[in-house]
Amino acid sequence: MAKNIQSLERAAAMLRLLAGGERRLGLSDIASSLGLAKATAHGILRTLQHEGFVEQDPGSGRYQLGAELLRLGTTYLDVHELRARALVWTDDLARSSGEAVYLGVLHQHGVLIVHHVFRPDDSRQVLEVGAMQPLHSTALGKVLAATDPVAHAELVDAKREPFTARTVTELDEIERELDLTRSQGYATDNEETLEGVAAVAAPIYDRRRLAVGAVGITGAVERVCRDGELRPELIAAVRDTARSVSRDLGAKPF
Amino acid sequence: MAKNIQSLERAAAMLRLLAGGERRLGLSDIASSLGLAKATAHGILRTLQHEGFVEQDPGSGRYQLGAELLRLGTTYLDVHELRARALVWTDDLARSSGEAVYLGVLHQHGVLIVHHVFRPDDSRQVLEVGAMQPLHSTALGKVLAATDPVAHAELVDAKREPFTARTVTELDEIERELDLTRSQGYATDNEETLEGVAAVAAPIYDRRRLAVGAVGITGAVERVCRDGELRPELIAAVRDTARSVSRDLGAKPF
DNA sequence: TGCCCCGTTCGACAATGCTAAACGCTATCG
DNA sequence: CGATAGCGTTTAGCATTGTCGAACGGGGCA
Repeated sequence: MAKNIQSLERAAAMLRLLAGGERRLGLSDIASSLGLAKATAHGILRTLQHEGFVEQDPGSGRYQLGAELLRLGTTYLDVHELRARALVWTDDLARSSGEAVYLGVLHQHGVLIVHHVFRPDDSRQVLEVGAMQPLHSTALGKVLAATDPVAHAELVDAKREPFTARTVTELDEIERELDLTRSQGYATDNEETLEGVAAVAAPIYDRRRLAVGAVGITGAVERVCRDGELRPELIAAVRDTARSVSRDLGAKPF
Repeated sequence: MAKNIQSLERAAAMLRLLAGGERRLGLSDIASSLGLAKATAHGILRTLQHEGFVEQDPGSGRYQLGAELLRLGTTYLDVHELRARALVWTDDLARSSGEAVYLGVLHQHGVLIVHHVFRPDDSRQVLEVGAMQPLHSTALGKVLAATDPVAHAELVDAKREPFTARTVTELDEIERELDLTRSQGYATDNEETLEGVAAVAAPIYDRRRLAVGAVGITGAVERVCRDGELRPELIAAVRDTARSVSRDLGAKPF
């Protein structure tokens, strides 16, 4: 195993610590949380602050994440090829289905939302781009776990928290559902993550036939389900969208 | 001057380089652009990749920004106090003015958009959160340059690119406009950044009476102007919003 | 006014990350 | 089809660089 640069790993750990703790953190907290000397933590934080990755509250001296992260994160979206190719198709899907559309990719232990089209009504909705979803209970997550070996390994290792009474946490039961997902080409989330909310998702493949992401729609069960099952026309629409994006990425449809 | 950590500065420079170059960059390009040995650049990139800040295209071996930046950048928004306080007021402003609302803070050499409310019609609009605006030609930028000494210094040092025939680039002329901004408490952008687009913005102060950001609206000149000047009722609405947010932040209004 | 805790600075050591050169690989071209 | 050029990657050794422990200064609480 090749060795990584220590100061960078520590800086990354600090950013993740600051992202996790809800409020601003003091230097002493950060240093002790990471097991570092205060002076060491201070040197890293000073550099991160100078580069804009961290900001310091002038009054309390506490640290929080910096604006440069927002700028770079947005740039990441601009460069993202999958997202660029999916933009037009997801708009169509939102219009035809009448529900919110999500586009997600595997990131670390979950699904990172890289695109989100609001449900086309005038209700107030919050943009969820940049948020994470769990692998074991969401439609996007199951699709990725079923089609991407790395995602599958992450799902097996994860702790699989139960969110509702319907959340499946047993590994063998999940594996059976992933087999079903693979055979039918899509996955559902029937109130397994949020009460009253259901979802469908399908995988997106690149030119090497590897799964690179998933698209899906999410909505209130009263709208997207009938007789306790996802409405077939919505499933078809999601799968069509996934196929269209895959084709745009160069995947051969044979 | 205290010394910063070299490897971190280099890593930050790489991220900024990757954010600037439109396409993915190869290791050799990165190393030569920063004047580093290939092995040095490789070590930093390997660590950044392991931490999720950069990704490597398996086919070409080229590098691009990573998903962790999106996740952290979104978290930055969640923690942002100014943005949280402004959310409800900007919604009202968009509704009452009928135009798109922007909330910006000073970041490096420009204005970073931290919140963006779409114009309340059904037209297609792209979210500009995370984008940067210049200080010298935009309403948000002028407000910040007029009220924040750091922003003013940045404006003086910047190169002040002309975007339209109306863009003011002469420093003394800008200074006169900043004086006007300070005396009247708001700034405008009358087709100085984009042809056919005008804007108004006003400063937001914190409890120490320091400018921490700016709110404003932007729209087609045909809608937001009358007789070549910004409509007074829109200026009033923007200033009311800025005052409301300032009061929420603890600024005394006297 | 006293104390305590926090963020910051200092100086010395050695571990750490940097440099230069060589490796294996793929794609290109004669 | 074999040679070449360019790529990303690995290796080894040196000295630069980041780390550490301790001491400093200042703000807030009692």
